[in-house]
Amino acid sequence: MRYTKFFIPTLREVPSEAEAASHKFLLKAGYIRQLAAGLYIFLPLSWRVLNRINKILIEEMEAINAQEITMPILHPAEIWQTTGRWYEIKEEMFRLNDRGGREMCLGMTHEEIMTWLASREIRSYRELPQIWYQIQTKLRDEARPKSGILRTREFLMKDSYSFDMDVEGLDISYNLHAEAYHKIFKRCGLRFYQVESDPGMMGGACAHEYMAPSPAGEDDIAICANCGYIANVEIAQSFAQPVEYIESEMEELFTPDKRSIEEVAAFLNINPSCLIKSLLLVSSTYGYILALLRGDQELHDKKLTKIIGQFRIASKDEVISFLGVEPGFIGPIDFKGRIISDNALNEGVYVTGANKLNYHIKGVKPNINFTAEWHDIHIAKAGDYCPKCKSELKIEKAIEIGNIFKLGTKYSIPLNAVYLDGKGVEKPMIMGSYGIGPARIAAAVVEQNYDEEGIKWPKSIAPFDIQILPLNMSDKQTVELSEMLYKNISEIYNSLTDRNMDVLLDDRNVRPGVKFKDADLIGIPIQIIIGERSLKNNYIEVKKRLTQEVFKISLERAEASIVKIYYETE
RNA sequence: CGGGGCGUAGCGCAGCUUGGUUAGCGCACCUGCCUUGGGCGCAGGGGGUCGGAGGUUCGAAUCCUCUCGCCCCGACCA
Repeated sequence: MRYTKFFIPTLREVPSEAEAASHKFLLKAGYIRQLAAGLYIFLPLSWRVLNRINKILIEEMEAINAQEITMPILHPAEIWQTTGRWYEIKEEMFRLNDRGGREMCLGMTHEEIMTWLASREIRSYRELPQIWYQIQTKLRDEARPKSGILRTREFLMKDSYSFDMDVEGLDISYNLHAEAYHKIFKRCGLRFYQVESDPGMMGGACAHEYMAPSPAGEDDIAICANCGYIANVEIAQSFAQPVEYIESEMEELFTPDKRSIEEVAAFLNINPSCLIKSLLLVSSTYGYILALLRGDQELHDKKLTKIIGQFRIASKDEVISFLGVEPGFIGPIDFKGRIISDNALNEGVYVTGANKLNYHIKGVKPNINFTAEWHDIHIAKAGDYCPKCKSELKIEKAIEIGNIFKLGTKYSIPLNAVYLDGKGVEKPMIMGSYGIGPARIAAAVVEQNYDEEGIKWPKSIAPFDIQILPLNMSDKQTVELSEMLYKNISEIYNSLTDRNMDVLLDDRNVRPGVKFKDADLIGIPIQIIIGERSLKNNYIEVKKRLTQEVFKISLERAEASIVKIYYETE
């Protein structure tokens, strides 16, 4: 491809709204443009990247006998009503009416529609298992689109769905996907983890996410370097580090106006971990509940929801009316109701609110001075101990680039996706669903591979393999050599890749500095620099964008040298 | 949805507090000359309903009201 025939609108300055590195560079290097919040135009360069990613997706999906299909984006409401998600999902779903007033929605995912198809078309165990997938647009009215193409309202997704006879079959389909996903992310040049995750609204028993570590990520993952335990903080278990506690008899302490953990700890000159954090909650099923955490811990809402169901923090007035004291001085002693306490408090001696204005109590011993139900209800944090091997956990930010869910019968039962087994017994299909966002992969790759000059694509998904930079378009020898290399390298067939090299020839009549800057910005893995200075000495230069290494290669057999350097590149 | 910030040329910004000729600067863009190893140089030029609507005023980019949009933090995230 000739640069002058290809649309690459690079910018000198980045629009001020861009914050994340991938957002900045993809805008600056002319890959994307924003239409509105969470809506992006993919320009020729980024479309090439996406197509390369999609090609990898297709190859790896076909390798596990998944079959590509495509489904409508516009869905009738009835199917979503049948599974209940029409009602469970709130503003995230784009809804509309057709001309006849029929309720419709735009597809945010395709469990319903895929299951609808399976329910109509699959009759017998002889037709199972099936894995169907598509690469297709999803629409979600995100509360807060952000970070360029990392979180958008309309995005491409490779989503696949497996239908099996039984859970053993599901395990096989699930594991096939896990293996395929590992290969996909590896081929795309990503550093990633597979982590345990919360099945959430997808339902089902088991789920994993694929996480690309990056400061731009929205998720926190807990990692144990010792035993390999790794989980999204949304579900990560952990043990709080044990701390020293001060043995003492129970005694009221005057703590005037000291309400928060920090204030009390500072006032008493003790560590926050010596305090009990007491939170009065209101649960629709259990009424008032007291949740206890160690002073250095935070409540994990989802963990507690699993134990007591939906709840909310009691208001100040509710605290006063139920306990007769303001928040800031409440504690578990003589509490009339259910007490859920984090495991960290199971032993030790603590300071806690005295249920009396301006007083705390020291010397409080759990299981002696109060009783509680013991659970892990805290947010895992760096330094906590691994739930499996008790080594220290670290916390890393990461971008979710894919996920896999065991759905079981969550969709097949309501939508009546059943088959007859070998004995003629009707059974629900056992399902799984599996998603990957190609644009997220691209963005995550950029987040993991850039420097101050621009993007550094791995060659597997770069928009081009090689960029040729003739530095002076007025110099005859420069132009002739560039044209020759452009033609020859483009056509070199290599059985290792079953495709020709994609070469971008920067044939613009601009100064060398512009070409260098744009080339580094765009981030094609190999640059071939052709300038008069080196031609005088019978060589040209080949630069690897990843490492910025420059190789001087002889004009003799230059193509072979270039191809060799290309294959040695990541 | 809560909190914060920002809307002036394609991009980056100044001007607004304290209203007053024709709204400015840099980059980009167009023309010509020049130059060719890290976003050259010189000269000339085009491009703006100052996000929108209403109001105050002799006069509004500037003050007031409403509204739309975008970004960031949080909540949410199938």
